[in-house]
Amino acid sequence: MAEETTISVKHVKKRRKIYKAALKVFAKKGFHNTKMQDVAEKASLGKGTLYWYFKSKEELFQFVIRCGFAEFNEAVLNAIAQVNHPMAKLKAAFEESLKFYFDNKDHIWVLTSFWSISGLGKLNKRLRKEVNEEFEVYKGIIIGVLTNAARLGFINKGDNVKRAAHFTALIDGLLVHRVLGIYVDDYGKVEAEVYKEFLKSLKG
Amino acid sequence: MAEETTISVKHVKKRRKIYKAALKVFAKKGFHNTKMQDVAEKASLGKGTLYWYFKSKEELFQFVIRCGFAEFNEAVLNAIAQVNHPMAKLKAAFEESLKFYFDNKDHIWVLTSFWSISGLGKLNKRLRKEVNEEFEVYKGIIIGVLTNAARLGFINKGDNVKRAAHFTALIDGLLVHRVLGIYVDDYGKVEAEVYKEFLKSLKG
Amino acid sequence: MAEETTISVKHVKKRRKIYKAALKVFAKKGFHNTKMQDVAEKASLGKGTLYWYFKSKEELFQFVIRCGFAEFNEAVLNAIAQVNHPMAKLKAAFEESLKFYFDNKDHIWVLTSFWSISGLGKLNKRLRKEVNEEFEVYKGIIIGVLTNAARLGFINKGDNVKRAAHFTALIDGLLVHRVLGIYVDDYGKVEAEVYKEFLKSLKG
Amino acid sequence: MAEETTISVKHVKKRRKIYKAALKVFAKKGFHNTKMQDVAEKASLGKGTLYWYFKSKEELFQFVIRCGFAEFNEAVLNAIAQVNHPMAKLKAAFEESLKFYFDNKDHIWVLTSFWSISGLGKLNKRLRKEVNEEFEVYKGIIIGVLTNAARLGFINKGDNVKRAAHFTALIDGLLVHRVLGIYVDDYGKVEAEVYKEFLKSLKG
DNA sequence: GATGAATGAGCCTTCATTCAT
DNA sequence: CATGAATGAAGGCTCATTCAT
Repeated sequence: MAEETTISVKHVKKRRKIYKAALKVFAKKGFHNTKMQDVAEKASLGKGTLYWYFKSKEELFQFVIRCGFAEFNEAVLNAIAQVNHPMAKLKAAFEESLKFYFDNKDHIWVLTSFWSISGLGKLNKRLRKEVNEEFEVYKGIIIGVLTNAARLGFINKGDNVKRAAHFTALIDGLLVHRVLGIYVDDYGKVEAEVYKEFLKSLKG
Repeated sequence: MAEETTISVKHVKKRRKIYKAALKVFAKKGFHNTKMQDVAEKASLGKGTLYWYFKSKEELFQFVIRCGFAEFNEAVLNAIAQVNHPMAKLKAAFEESLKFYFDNKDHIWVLTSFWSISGLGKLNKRLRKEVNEEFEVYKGIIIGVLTNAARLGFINKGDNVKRAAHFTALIDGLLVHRVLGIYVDDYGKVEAEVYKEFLKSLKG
Repeated sequence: MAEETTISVKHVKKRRKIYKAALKVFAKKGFHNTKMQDVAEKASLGKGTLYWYFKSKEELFQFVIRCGFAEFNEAVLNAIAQVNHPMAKLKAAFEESLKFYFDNKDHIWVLTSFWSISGLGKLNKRLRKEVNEEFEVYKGIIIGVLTNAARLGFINKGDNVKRAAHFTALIDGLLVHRVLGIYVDDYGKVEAEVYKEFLKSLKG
Repeated sequence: MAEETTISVKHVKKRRKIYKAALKVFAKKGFHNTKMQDVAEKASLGKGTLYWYFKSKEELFQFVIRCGFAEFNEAVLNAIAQVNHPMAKLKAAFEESLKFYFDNKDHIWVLTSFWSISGLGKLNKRLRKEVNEEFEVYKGIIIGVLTNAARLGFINKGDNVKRAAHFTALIDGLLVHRVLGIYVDDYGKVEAEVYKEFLKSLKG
């Protein structure tokens, strides 16, 4: 069993290695323009080896997507945990949400690629379900922060579920703009401003 | 010359016909999963005929993208023109922006597909530039509405460019959520709520 | 009947016009790389019109080939007729054979294209037969000149059929070299030298 | 390194196998009428496999051409080496030149196909250059033989470069005739006769 | 476990030919 | 007669996947 565990650990590590490579390539080229060859080269592995660790290109892609979301939620949770004040937590969530994808642009590009094919019904329904679930986790985090802030009187009482929807819509919108490179001036400033406006709405 | 005009008109009409078909197919299947055969069948044309009107699959796709944006801006402008009160105009812009893509989900799916490949540098730089320009037009419309409302005292004075960025980020975020089918409850309500909150920030 | 003749003349003239255009295009691009569109444009005609005058691309090509050979034989006969002395006739035949294709490089390129597909069995057997017949005519001309020169004692008696074969082989070889641009120095000199050597063999 | 060598050897052998198949098919059908599928079938390989060994149809064709020339020169050199007398060497060169292409008609057909497209500028300039270089090698061989024969007094002194041009023109002309199947009677006799005449010119 | 040669389904694109106007 | 839009068969090439070593 010790050996099996060792093997399993090795297996997980190799999957991780491939994931790292795949993340970069998928991000750069998108799902359809990425060749398994590319991933293999990036991972310094033989093409056939990929298939030992992932059943198919699609499964590899799904793994990348899932990991991205998990890392994102973990990062946000972590950022929130670093501060104590309810409003600081909210701000941390906002900023980390943007920062994470800013620091990990690969993830956002892969997400974009995911979106563009998620409507096709080709990707496992399961993946879509999982992604939605991860998103619900994220929204749950935000709702929690808002609820706490409201309970302690730092923001008005209100429908925090809808507020969380507002919050996440903002985040996603800002991210889309970043991805598309729509703003020419400083993203940071625009986003700070947007956050300020959002706060007003919570306190208005 | 009359004849030449007729020919040209015919040509434009045929392109339009193909565009309609392509829009549907691209929306349903995404760029890479769309076969020219599919488009041809949808348009009740021979495969080769498509190439008489569009140089390549890519050019056809670009045409679809461009038309989508143009129609969108036109629809928003039109919606604004239907009402007189500055705040009604703002609301109309907000609602029509969402409504347009709600009524024309094909467009949004095609956009998604565009986004996912626009990072590849494969699509004509020109297209990306054009899309950005169309987006600037849209932002310009919003800035105009906000400026007018501020001038007449219906909202606070403020940086309307940043506000427009906020507005469009909201729109895009909400659209992304719609596209991904993230909400389970009524989109309309969420969006109304989000709008209300946004207004607060303008008046706070 | 007068009218029919007129029509026929018109028809022939139009075919000639198309032939001229096709000759140029086939020469420049070869059979397979020539599009009917190209020929149509060169002839300032609609694509469909070509099919009114020629049943198919192949028939058009065959017509070009046939005309080329006919013109060649005519030119050689004509050159021979310009001079009186038997040896001058031989020299005229030699020189005109090279000169004709030098002045009408299009013809030689088309011929090359013809050779490369004549083995395919796709081109009408009839064409191949006709080409062989035209070649026999040419060889007949040479045999005639040689026979006459031998009878009058300007060259040794010998097998003039084989000598003609030698002569035409030389011509074709020199042409091939010209076509392939094999010599770097002056073609004219090399060919003159070759002719001199050939003469020696006739007189040796 | 031993292993690497083995791999390389395997690769070379497989390319050779494909080359053999391609030679036959190109010879029979010409470049444009040859489908990669045909070659694949002839080589008992999958279509995709061809592309593992050759980047494109064109590259495969070029390889065939190059090999043909190399084999030809090798065969001629070899034939010359088999005999000692200078005049025997010349005769061997003449006969082997014809014999090689007679025994390897595939090569000559492929050459014909090459000629017909070499004017198009589509084929790599490099190939054309290489072909010319191989031809120069061939001419060099002939010049060498002639020079030697002249030095030893078996033929007259003269411009051996031009004589070699004469020689190769004869060869090419005779080959063209063979290819086109122009003679009805025995090629061998005609060619022997032509050679005899050629000799006269060297000794005249 | 790892490799990369082999495979073939699949797709974009071309172009000879037709035919309605 | 003349035209050019329409057609679809055909072919080069790609790439996910497999499997013998």
